[in-house]
Amino acid sequence: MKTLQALWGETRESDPVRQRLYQVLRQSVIQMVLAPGQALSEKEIADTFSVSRQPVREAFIRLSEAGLVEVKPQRGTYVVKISQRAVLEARFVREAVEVAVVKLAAEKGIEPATLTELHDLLARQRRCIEPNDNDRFYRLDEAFHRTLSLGVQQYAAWKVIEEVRAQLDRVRYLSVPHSTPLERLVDQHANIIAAIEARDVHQAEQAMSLHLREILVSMPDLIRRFPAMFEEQAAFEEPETPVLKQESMQ
Amino acid sequence: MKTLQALWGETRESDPVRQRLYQVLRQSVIQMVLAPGQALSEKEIADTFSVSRQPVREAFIRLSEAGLVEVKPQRGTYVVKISQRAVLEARFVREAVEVAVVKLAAEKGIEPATLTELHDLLARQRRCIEPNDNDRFYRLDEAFHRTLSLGVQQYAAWKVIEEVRAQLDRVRYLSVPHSTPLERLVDQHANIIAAIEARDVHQAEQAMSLHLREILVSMPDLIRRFPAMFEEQAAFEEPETPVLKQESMQ
DNA sequence: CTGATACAACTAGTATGGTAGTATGGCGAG
DNA sequence: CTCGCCATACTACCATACTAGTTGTATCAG
Repeated sequence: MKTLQALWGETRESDPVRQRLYQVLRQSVIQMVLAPGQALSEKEIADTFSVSRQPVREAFIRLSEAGLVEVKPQRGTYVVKISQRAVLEARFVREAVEVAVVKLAAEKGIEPATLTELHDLLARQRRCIEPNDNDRFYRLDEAFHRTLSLGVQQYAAWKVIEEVRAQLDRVRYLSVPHSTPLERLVDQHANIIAAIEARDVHQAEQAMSLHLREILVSMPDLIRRFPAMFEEQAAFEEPETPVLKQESMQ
Repeated sequence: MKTLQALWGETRESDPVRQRLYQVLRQSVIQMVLAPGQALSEKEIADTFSVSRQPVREAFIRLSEAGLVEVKPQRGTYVVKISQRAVLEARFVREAVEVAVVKLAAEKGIEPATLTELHDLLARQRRCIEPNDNDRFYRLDEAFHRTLSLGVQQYAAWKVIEEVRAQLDRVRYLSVPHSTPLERLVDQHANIIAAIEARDVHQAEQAMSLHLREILVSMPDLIRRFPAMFEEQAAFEEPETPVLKQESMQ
């Protein structure tokens, strides 16, 4: 388990402080270095990294937009617990966007260079199976999906995927090492590539859709095993009415 | 044409200042009150609204994440010009998500109350046709799509749609009043509702997809008529590969 | 007149101070 | 013992001050 300081050291000093803080805190929330429900505070974090409160505040705001923390004015900032609802919604968005991406790839085809890169990533993923190197696989998986999106020139799509991934990765991290075997995931990646190469649109969509449904199988088990990590859910109660509110800012 | 001050007056005083500023500036960019390419500055905006630089800065950061302004460190902040590429990418994401939403609606069905609301919105949209009340129609259109997304319990999807809409709405605002006749758009909405009611998944997807492709027809014309609003870029040339960037906050 | 350089006038980024609102624990009244 | 009030110690939000980097311009050397 990495510490906050270790992650801080990995960030580039040339980047703005608020950005470095955001990266560190985002990873910390995803990897459960910061526990769901835990209270943060501008001052506390500022002291930890020897910076002022202002960039910390800005990082908090960004984190709250990503749905990773909740800022309660005049009260405090808290790491949000994993919400089954939020995870399912994030998965829905991700599937919608990413299926559209592979569809485009299968329809229009993609650059040979991109295809080469995908195959390369696939091979490197295979090498993670035997040593069960989850961390490395995690990064390669991210690279795989990014390469796909950027390969069809859809940068905005990748940004959306990256955003909603945070919710999903928290669950994935929780499920290590009892999650889906890496081999299975690699095979799914292989199927996606194969379908794109074959220009089989339907098959590509199916393969991606199936791949992104993996997370669903582990959820119920996780809720049972780590109830403290999850928001107590009024399972089918209807949530706040966000209706008239303008966009997300806050 | 509204002024910044008028929009400021419409925001709720109880909301945080940065949020009110964000709303005002976002609308101003979309409605071209702030011209593409125009330089802003924290101090200037702060003085305009008699607030300090800090909340202005935070609003700028949020706007830059939405792709509406670009913050250049130590130099200035500029309203981004409309980028054909960004518009097409935003449209792609929106279609992906929103088609998935109607698909879900047609598959699982939606609450009668939601259906009633959609019909109500549709009727009110019809009443905008004859007086050609674009502003009112714009708000009803937004409400229509929001009602649909929230009707299938996909709040995260709506947040994404709302986010990418900003790019698209800038174009729409530019194209008024030469855009698609309102009647045509209302008919498309009607088709979407009808398909959902008929539980015809394929038809629902088709109807939504078609609806969201409207914007494509006006683009080339707009680029010809308002070149200053658009980022220079050989109109139909294949765009260069996007720079590989980390997530937005960086 | 041309080119380089120093400086002035901006900019955003970060640090710090002040204010108002909220939770909490203890104390006193019932 | 229980309930309500109030002091206290937090919090985030906003304002202000300071730092550092960029740009345009005026000045001076060649």
